[in-house]
Amino acid sequence: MSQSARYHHGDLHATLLREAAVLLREQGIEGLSLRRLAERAGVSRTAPYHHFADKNALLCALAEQGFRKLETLMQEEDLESEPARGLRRFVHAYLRFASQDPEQYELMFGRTLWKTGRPTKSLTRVAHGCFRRYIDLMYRPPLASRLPPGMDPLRLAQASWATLHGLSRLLLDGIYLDQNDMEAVSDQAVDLMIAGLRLGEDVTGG
Amino acid sequence: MSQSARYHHGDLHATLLREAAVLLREQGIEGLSLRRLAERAGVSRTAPYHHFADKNALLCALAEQGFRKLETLMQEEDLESEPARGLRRFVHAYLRFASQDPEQYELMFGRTLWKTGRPTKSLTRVAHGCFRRYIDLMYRPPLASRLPPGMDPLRLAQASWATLHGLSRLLLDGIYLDQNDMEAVSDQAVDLMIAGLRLGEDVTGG
DNA sequence: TGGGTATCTTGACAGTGTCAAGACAGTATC
DNA sequence: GATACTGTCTTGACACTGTCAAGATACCCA
Repeated sequence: MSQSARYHHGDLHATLLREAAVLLREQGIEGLSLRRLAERAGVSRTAPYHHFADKNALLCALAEQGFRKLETLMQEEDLESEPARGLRRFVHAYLRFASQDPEQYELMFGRTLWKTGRPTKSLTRVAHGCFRRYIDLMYRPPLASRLPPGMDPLRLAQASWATLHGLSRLLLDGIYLDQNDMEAVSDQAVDLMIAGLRLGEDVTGG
Repeated sequence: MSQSARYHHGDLHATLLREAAVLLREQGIEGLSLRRLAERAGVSRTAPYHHFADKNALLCALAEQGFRKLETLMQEEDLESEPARGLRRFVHAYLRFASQDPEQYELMFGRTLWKTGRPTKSLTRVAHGCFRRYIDLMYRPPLASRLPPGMDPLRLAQASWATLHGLSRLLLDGIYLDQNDMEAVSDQAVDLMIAGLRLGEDVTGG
């Protein structure tokens, strides 16, 4: 029986996720319709419903993949040796992650899932795990011991993530920022943070 | 002739904008369909097309209203007397603006218009004017004269707006932040900014 | 009074997500 | 090996969307 004509696809679940990622990247969220996706997978309109409860569930699974990528990216980060330089490196890595697949970032952090849709428990868990890992960076040396007195690491994590997120959104949506500004602006943001945290003053211990 | 039965509405343009704002606030962008809007205005499905080129144009007009509100909000701000305290006040005002009508904020700064849609020239002008006004705060006293050497006011404006925007988005989309965190986190962000700009150290002149 | 124009209408089309009901195939049970 | 079961896939249908084309209505100005 030919590959395309057999009744049971065999690996539709994985195929859907894979093709959805391609479609997302190429056409954006708005261009990702279940019907187009099904057609691309060589299957009827409603076949996907046997593998995902609905479109929301499929998008959640897709976003989950993104968060896993982001998590490994954060695992690779090392602020220990040189906090100031490490911070700058991390910010650049984050923005690169967002720019390399803007539609994936939009899906991960956009309202489609978090506001309009219903985030899966599984997605919520992974997304929070990702943020948890970021918070840990604040609670661990070298940052923890250097924070100005009275500064709550959790609040710092939230505020600094907001900056990262805001930069990404303004850039990706093309409002007030474009790719040309990016390096200068992100450096500016990092400088502000470094200055605010007094990180630059005692890198070698003081 | 009764109000509801007359052929010509008489003030459909204004009515559409008004009702669209209500629908937007109550149902969100996803709930704002031209057909529902038309029904609400007591008019046929395609009547709005005689006043707005398409849905995109109507949404742009709606967003424009939002930017005008934001602009007047910024005009009221005064950083002159006490820059640190003024900054804090402005941040709170911005976040209040975003929280009071989340769907309007989403429309103003979301991808619906800037990425997926085609922002009107008029919208672009007003939106940029809004940002222009923000930049001016950085270029004028008291901030301009206090910025650390080598710090570009434009970059500072972009970076700090990104923080404001990021806080708003995380809050409104309900990811990593909720209303309870908001005051602490925004204060944290402001503290960071004040420390980074060395604003707190010479409020009374030094 | 007449014609032009702005406004509003109905009809239609392609597209969407999703439900219901039925067709098919592989798997476990007797 | 036949039978029942279950997971997978299909077609048909529905309500909803934005938008175009063509025709109806009412206002305004010559």
